[in-house]
Order: sequence, then structure tokens, then C-alpha cells
Amino acid sequence: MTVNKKKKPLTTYHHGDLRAALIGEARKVVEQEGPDAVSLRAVAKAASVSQAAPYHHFKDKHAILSAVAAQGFREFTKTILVRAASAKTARDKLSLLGVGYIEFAVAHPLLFRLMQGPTFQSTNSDAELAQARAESVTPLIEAVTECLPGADEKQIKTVCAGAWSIVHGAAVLCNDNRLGSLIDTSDANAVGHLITSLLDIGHT
Amino acid sequence: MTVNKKKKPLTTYHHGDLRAALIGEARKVVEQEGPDAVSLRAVAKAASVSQAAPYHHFKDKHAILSAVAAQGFREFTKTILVRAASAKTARDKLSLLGVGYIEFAVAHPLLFRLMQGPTFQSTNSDAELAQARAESVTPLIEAVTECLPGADEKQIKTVCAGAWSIVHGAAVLCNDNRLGSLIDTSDANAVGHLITSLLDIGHT
DNA sequence: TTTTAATCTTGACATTGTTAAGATAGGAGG
DNA sequence: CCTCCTATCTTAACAATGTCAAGATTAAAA
Repeated sequence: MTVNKKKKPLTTYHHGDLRAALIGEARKVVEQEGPDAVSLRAVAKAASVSQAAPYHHFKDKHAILSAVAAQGFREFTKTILVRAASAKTARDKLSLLGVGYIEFAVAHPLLFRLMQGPTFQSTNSDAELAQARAESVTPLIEAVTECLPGADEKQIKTVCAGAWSIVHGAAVLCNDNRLGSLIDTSDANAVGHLITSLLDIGHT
Repeated sequence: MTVNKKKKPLTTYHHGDLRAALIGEARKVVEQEGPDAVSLRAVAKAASVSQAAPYHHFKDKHAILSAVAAQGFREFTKTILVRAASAKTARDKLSLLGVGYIEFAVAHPLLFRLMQGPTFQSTNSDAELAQARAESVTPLIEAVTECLPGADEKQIKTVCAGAWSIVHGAAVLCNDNRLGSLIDTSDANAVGHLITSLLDIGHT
């Protein structure tokens, strides 16, 4: 079915870059059928490899999903940064960050679900995921700081929490089709307006 | 094993109300170890019943978790209503609804996770869950309507979506310990203030 | 070329969700 | 009271899964 990599035309005993291939196959399943549908054996089979091969690159199934989530967070950060790059004012930047946030969630609903999912709530064992996750928040903090010159740290943090909450909540609710009866979820500008208005709260 | 189960006082061959017992045991596991830790066999064993017994009361494992989630939504609705009952003004009512929302999520983090979790995103097969879920939203709509007399329906719905988003986002992020570095998550009043301020947006 | 460590395979085990076929009990109708 | 019926429960089994152990294979270092 799937043609092997570029190197040896026929099957090589050593795969070459099995780790990346496994992450890719796992991500395919995540995006198409959801995180719960990921079977380690199926992923191994999709990579034309035996069932136990993944254990030489990942500690367990959780580690593979963790790697997929980390990859998702990196792309997420890139997405919102690209979106915010076209902003002219600081407030536009913050607003566009939120729009990009929701756009990513809508574009990759099941991957987003994995990233926010219950699989990685308590286990901070994966340093790669923790870093990618942490780096996804820094653009928000920078944008808020830029929006509120002269504000003290507590004020900035409060606005960050509020902006993050509303955007995250909207993203999650949109993702679960729960806002459908209330607003036009395809109108990302409505969300942007809310974020901008939230800034006024921070100024009082 | 499997002997001496001839108890006359409590357990008979027919359990009496096995359905409720299974839901209770499943909920225990959900609240203590998380939704993913629920094993149908373990739940059956905890109810002193064989592994196949649950299938006479539930279609499959999903159906049991669905029943637990429905129960959670009913208690959730009751919780936020009780919390809002002490409000004097309409705005207080809305604010307290949000506070109760987050309080429930913090008090039952893993149950809340099940309720919002990926298990029931697309499958609307369970009518009981769908109803309980729908009824959990009506207090919000009523409170917003009461807060904005004379507003048209679209405006009300927009404010509902915004209020819901920020409260839900804060609840989820608090639940995942992701706001810890930004605000004092134990200060529910901060959230209440944000909701009240959001109403001002609806008036513009 | 020889050795070594990394990589991959086969085989197995325990656990899980689920179904099939039989056992048991409480109630309806005689 | 007795018989039959149906819902309920049990035992037994199956397939799929995550995971590990032991051996085979290969790339690269020596």
C-alpha cells in the first residue's frame, strides 16, 4: 500500500525515521477518528512495522499521543502568531490572537481535543509537551502587556486570564457544537469584538 | 470462588436496582480516578455482580458513562440554581450562575471532565443526556433575558454566548490548573466581576 | 573485519468490551 | 398451590488491545 521511504526501494529492516512516522500515523488517526480511536498496534501496522516496534521510540502509548499533542501546540503557536502578524494596533494583535486561537480549534477539532484533553492533565512527565504548551501562552501575555502600558503585573495577569478564558471557552464550545443555537460560530469577528471590549474592563 | 451468595437480607439473585447501583459505582470511579479509568468489569465487580450483568441495563459501556454524565448535569443545574437563588438583582443572579458553574467544576473536576469530555461529542444517541444537558443552559438564557429588558433576541443570544464562553473557559482552565500562574483561582469573585462587566458590552 | 549497541520481530500474557447460551427468581394465570 | 413466562443474572468464550521478554538483524564504531 504505502510506498517506502526514498532510501531503499524495498523493505529495510531498519525503518530510518520510525519515530516521526509513528507520530505522523498517530496524528492521522487523531485528526480523522479522534484521540480515543488511536490503537498502538494499528499505528504500528500503518507504519509497516510490527506491534512492538514503537516501544523502542516511546515509553508507552501515552508518550506517542503526548508527542502528537506537542506537535499540535507548536503548530498552534505558529498559527496564532502568523494571524496576529497582520495587526496594526496592539489591540488588533490581541484580537487576532483570539481569532487565530478559535480558527485553529475549528480547523483541527480532534487534534485540539487531544491537546486539551484529559490524557495530559496531571502527568507533566513529558517535558517536550510542557514546553510547547507553555510557549503557546507567551504571545497572549506579550500582547496584553503591549496593550496595557503602565499597568501593574497583577492587572495584566487578570486581563490575560479573562481573555484566555473567553477565547478558550468559545473555542471549546464551538468545537463541541454547543454555541450553534446562540451565535453564528463562523463569524470570528464577533469573538474579536468581545476580546477588544474585555480590554476596557482591564482599564477600569 | 463464586459461592455462598445466598444472602436473604440484602442481596438476592436479582439485585433489585442494579441500574442505579452501577451508575453509582461508575460515578465513584469517575470522580476518584477519572473517566478513562472506568472499567465495566470493575464496576460490575464493585456492585457484586458478574461482568455481563450490566448489559441487561445498558447497551454498552458508553451508555453507563452517559448516564453518569446525565446525572452530573442534573446536579450541576441544581447547584447553579441554588447558588443564584440568593441573588437580589438580575445581574447578581447572572454573576452567581457563573460562580456556581465554576464552583461545580472545581468541586467535581473529573465528573465535569466527563460531562464536557470527548465521549459524547457527536453521539446524540442518549436522549436522557441530551435533555439534562439542554436544561443546564436554560438558567443562563433566562438570567440574561432578565438582565437585558427590551433587548432583541440576537443581542440576548450574543451575550449568552459571551457569558457562557468566559465562564466555561475559566472553569475548564481552572480545572486543568492552567490559570494558576495568572490569577488566584480560588477567588471566585474575580470571575463574577468579569461576568458583570461583560454585561456592559451587551448594552453598547 | 569484528564487536557493539540500536533497532525490529515473534510470541506471549493480562485486561478489556462484548456476545452466546444456560441458570435463577419473581410474578401472571390457571 | 402449581406451571409457565419473562426479566435478570451467571459462566464461558472471543477478539482486540497495551505491554513485556527473548531472540534476530543491521548500522556503525572499534
